[in-house]
Amino acid sequence: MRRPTSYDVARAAGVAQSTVSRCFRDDGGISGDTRARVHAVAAELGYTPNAVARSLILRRSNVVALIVTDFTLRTNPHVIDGISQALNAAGKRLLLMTVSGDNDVAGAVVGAMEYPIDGLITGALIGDENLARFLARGVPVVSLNRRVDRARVDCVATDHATAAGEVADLLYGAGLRDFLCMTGPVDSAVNAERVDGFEARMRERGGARVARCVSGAGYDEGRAAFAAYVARHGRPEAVFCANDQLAFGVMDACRHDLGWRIPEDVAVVGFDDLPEAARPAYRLTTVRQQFEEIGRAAIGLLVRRIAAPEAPARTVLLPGQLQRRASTL
Amino acid sequence: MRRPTSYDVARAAGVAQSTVSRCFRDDGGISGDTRARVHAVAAELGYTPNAVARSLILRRSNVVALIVTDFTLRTNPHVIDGISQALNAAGKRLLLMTVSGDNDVAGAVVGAMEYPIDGLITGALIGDENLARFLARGVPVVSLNRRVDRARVDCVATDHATAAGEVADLLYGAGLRDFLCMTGPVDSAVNAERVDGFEARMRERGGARVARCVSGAGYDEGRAAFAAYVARHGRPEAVFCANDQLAFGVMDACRHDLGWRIPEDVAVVGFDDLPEAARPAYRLTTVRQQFEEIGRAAIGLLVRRIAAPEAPARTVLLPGQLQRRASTL
DNA sequence: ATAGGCTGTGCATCCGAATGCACGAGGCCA
DNA sequence: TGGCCTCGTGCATTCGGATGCACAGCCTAT
Repeated sequence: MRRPTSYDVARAAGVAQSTVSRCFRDDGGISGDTRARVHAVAAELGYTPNAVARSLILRRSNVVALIVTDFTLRTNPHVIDGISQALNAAGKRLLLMTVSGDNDVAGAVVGAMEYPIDGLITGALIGDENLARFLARGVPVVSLNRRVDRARVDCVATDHATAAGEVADLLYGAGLRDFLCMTGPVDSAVNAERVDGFEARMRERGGARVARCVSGAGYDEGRAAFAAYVARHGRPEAVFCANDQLAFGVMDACRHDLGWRIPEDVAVVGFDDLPEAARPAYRLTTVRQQFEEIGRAAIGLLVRRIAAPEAPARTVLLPGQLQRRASTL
Repeated sequence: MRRPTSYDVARAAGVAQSTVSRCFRDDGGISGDTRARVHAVAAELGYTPNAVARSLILRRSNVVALIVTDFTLRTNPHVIDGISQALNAAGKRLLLMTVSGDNDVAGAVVGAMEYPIDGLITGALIGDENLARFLARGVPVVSLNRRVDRARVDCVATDHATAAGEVADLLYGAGLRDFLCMTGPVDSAVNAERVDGFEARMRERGGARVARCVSGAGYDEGRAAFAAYVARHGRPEAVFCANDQLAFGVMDACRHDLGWRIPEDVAVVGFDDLPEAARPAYRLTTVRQQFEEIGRAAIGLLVRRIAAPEAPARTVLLPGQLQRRASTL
């Protein structure tokens, strides 16, 4: 039951342990004859190189750590999928840490620090000093959807502001002037970029009024917050929601709580393009994010930085794709 | 930039490396005085124990590997969330491997075998001989939602058959006799248990007709397959779908492609209870699965088996909770 | 036949933490 | 004051694979 080691293989194959090691490292200097024999013996014994011993001597682990907040959020799985595919292709492994409270963050950081990880991808705010600790160890860091102004921290994100500007153009061009932004939580930098981008474009165009409504990030919060908002401030001409879940909540509030038609009474726009957005229940105009591509790009940045640790920080901005559907005119 | 080691801390604190090690292992035999000094020096140097060196000597890693297929499937993130929470609480880490093709499976298995993992949780079919390899190494294995008849392999699953039986009772009790099961993919053991459970109960009750329609697992496949089915075989009285996504597809096909009312013209039942099922667009009668609990239970089984490796295999069956909504009478 | 080059293998050491055993300091009792 | 015990610390070794260096064997050129 004890796992066989390279020494076991060496003994059985009549060679030295170093030869076994070289056979599995493919570093040349081994005759095809010897290699074949060693591999045969290894297969027979069920030998697998011990990644831990290898990591110890090499001081790298082929493991990339990913820190995300609650990834039952609908958008996360697609990003992780992209990351996972790219890591598979690169022969690296994924250590996944989810964090909700500050406690978790500390635990995740400690956990990640204990390994000689090849890199860290973070979709959560882990704090500046924690970031610094990874960088001090020479661990490449890639930030997802969040700009980090720090040397050697790369970033990949959807170009939220530009896409939100396109949304603004669409609504403004339809003659609408009275807007509400469902911002989601105040502390979300991503949502803020979208709403700010929308507002900025509206200011450029001029003559529009943009109100804000803060809420949680989910469907129920959006639905309730919107209903509460209109009870106090009346009906806007259009609602720009910082994500699709909020938009679904708003649409259901309009139709089922308030009896309004979409888009005749109020236009609604979301952000993300979740699968439901295209379905008959919603037909939501929204901005498609390239989730898998975000994940792949993150790994791309990581690999590049491993090769060139001191390269200047890069930010990959992926365009959002406006999807016009029946929730706007 | 080189990370400090226990030797560095020992030198700075004026003690031996073994003392530093003991301070961080909390294994007693260290005076409070020495411990405090060592921890202070360690904090100052930014020392963190090297998990790799520790794993090498201890022959265990505090890492649990999880193999899942495409986890953009809506149900997986919740299960993983439960797993992740439970692992955080247990001080263990999660190595996530996603597999789609057979290639990936081989890669994932090789990857997992290279680590002295504390356990393996698999929601994917990895093949009997691969399973055997882990067991031979003494790695505990927990199977998600799939019964594995093998000594020392634990299993946690929703009690699909019983829940599907309750669905059958509900529909039968409403006087319906002509049923269609949307089975999803043929090779899905989970879906098969649900449909078989439904059919078995119907046979017990007697006098009912149960047809099957095979399709992919997603919304679009369900919608298209259902439309194609009714074009050939006409309208059933009720449709039991192996998962909610299929049910949404069927509902939209009914309402938007066929012009049928739900539940007056046809009743629809799903399985999973995704958040949308409760929303006004669907109001779908379905079976709630306790996803987080599945994840937590999996870790519970793992921890128990680590403590008692030779214990008989256990299966935790979690009840599904029938949610009656407006898609049935 | 011998020198030089090249290829393939082995030896010894290293990575960083854990731990059995030995040993020293200090306290206690006779 | 000496013997004994306890507590805390250090020494040496171990985990399993990677690699610089040495060296043996063989081939080619002279």
